[in-house]
Amino acid sequence: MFDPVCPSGLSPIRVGDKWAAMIIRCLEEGPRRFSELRIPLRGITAKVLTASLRTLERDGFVVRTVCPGPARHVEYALTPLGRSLLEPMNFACAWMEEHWEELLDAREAASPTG
Amino acid sequence: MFDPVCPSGLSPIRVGDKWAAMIIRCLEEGPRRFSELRIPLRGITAKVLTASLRTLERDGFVVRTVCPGPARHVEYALTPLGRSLLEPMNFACAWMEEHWEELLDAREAASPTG
DNA sequence: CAGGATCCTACTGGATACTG
DNA sequence: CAGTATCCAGTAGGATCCTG
Repeated sequence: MFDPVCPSGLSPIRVGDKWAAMIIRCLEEGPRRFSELRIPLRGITAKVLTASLRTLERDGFVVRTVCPGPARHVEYALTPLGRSLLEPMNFACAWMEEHWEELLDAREAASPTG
Repeated sequence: MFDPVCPSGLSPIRVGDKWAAMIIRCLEEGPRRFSELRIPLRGITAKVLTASLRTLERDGFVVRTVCPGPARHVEYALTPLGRSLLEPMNFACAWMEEHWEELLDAREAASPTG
């Protein structure tokens, strides 16, 4: 899913914006800091990550906690509502695992170059 | 779902493009013609419906059948692969029914105007 | 009837540079 | 460290008009 080669990119099922599902997966095991999130999400810019996190926060899927101090940092964590999204996400993944070959075949048959 | 007031518009889970899920619902009971599809999909323009149907066709979710004759018409029907999408769609609907109030509450709490 | 052609707007996502 | 500010390209979606 985090690999650019991963076929999850062709899934017709999307949760939130481009990065939302991956962010939720990153938070599945526990809270993560802003800069920690940027590592698995290779290539995401600070602005885009911020925007996606703000949307997740607005919808009540994620909570943002500022930890002040000399080395200030911010933690993001899933709320129960955000965690509940894992169910439809897993269901979508199961559908994808079962059908991605048919999907690829259909696209190849539809493309003129093969 | 087809009503502009329906809260399905705020679901974070999307299947295909803006109209894909509604088109699939329209085809659930059997084949439908182009102009038949335009009725429940209030306001959709011919170009946009065509584009969405072409994508569904390319991915193998829908088949297009031209019925020639004096009164030419075209029928669209779900393939087994397209029909299999109803499962994750129903799952997403179930999630939405269970959580849309929490979602609304979160958005209201996040909006400055209430 | 079932589109295709053209034009247009708004939004999404990203590159780059800067800041408390 | 965790963003914000600006600028920018690509795309999705739509309005309108035309056609085999």
